Amino acid sequence: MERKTRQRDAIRQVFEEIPRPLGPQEVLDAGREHVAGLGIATVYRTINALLDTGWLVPVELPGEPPRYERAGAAHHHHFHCRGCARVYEIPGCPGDLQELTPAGFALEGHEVVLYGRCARCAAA
Amino acid sequence: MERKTRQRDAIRQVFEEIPRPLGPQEVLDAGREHVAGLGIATVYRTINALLDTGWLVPVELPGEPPRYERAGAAHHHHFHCRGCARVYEIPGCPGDLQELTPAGFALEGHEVVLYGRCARCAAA
DNA sequence: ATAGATGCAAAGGGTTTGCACTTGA
DNA sequence: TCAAGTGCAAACCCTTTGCATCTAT
Repeated sequence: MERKTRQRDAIRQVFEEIPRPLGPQEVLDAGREHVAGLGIATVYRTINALLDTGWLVPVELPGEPPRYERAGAAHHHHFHCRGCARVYEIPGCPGDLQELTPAGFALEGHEVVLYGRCARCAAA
Repeated sequence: MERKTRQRDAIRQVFEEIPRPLGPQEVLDAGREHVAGLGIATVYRTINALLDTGWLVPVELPGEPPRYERAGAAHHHHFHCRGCARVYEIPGCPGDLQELTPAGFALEGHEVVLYGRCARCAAA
């Protein structure tokens, strides 16, 4: 990430404009509104570079290709809507997961994903 | 799944012999000890057929290709060891996830994955 | 000027599919 | 017998990489 380029500006801007975890193709589509000829390889390379610098973090949901979101948010989990496939952030955390851990196992982290219908899809 | 074949018997047997979620390649390796010329395409086709019949269920962990296990176990979650990469079943469940769900959202299911070191890797 | 960055196209890795051959009923 | 099932190889999809060209500094 030594140079500032139109492509990288566009990709960073996409993550700042859209406040939910995005996949590479979504980044490409949105990024092309800023830089017409943007290529998918540049999106992948830039995402990986932004992960290295810590500006992005991966959001990996079971059975889904990875999405990415801006780093810096507090500990949170995600709600995956079965209607529109969008992913929403959830502020809370169940806690108390230590008691689920088998004896002798060292718990270092956890992931919680909720599934269902978001407000819009539940109403429809 | 109309016919009983050596290949299908071998694949079902693998899942009965090894009591943890398995990926297609693991099934192929273990299955070849029963049927020498077993092909990966047959493994995939049979896994998909066993999913359709409900004999298998997918175990999808964030950032991992899907594994499969025999259906019928009670509701449970998984512990993913960062040392040996094995996946262990955890009997408990945090519950109380409804209160994490945003207003208006309909909660239908959830997934919990714990990360850390299994007993053997924690001791090493 | 020149090394870093880009875009294209080819290469990789994992999964699915087409097709001729095999085999269970 | 003969359609379902199998194995091989090709096709696919997503991601990474090689390379010639472009561009920020």
